[in-house]
Amino acid sequence: MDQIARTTKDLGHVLRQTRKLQNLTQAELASRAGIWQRTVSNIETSASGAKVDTIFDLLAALDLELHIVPRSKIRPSDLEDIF
Amino acid sequence: MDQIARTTKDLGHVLRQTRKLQNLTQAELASRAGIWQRTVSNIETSASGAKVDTIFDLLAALDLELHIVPRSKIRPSDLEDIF
DNA sequence: ACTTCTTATGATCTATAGAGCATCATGCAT
DNA sequence: ATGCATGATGCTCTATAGATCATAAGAAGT
Repeated sequence: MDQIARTTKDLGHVLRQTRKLQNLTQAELASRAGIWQRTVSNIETSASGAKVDTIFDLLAALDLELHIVPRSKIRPSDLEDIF
Repeated sequence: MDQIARTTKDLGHVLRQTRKLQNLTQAELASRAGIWQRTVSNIETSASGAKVDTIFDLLAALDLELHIVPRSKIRPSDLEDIF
């Protein structure tokens, strides 16, 4: 059940989805990540092109990591998870 | 042989490594990604906290994608690939 | 209806990434 | 030793992310 991201919009979706799975509010997550609720909202809605460092802060707070892999042929089971 | 990144420094390493595997120069990659060689250099050396959009441009140019996954217990075979 | 929780968003300020020009240092050929 | 390819980096300018204050909008419960 990998989450795949090829765009910032994908990333925003994945982050929001994961946050909700962990029952965190934006404010809680922001606090954990040392950033602002405003910023979490912006990133989840792709309202701004975030900085990579901020993304890594969020990933760490959600206990996630990035795997960089060759683009895959479509695996339907994965794509379901994005939308 | 996943490449794992938890920091911008990791990301820089992975991008450089992948670029070299594909026998591309920074200038070629930059051209493909629609950015500047200067920027590629900065990102590979973590000389600046890049923007996510720029990273996605580079990933696309290298035919890579991000998989967002729960942090794994250390798998030595993977870590070797990073350094 | 009112309170509460949550997310979105307005405004201003500062820091900095990337564009755009460049040059320089290095290493590797020949 | 010299010429080329490659990557690093100096500088200025502009755009914009994030910090920091805030409020507003919406849903959900009582």
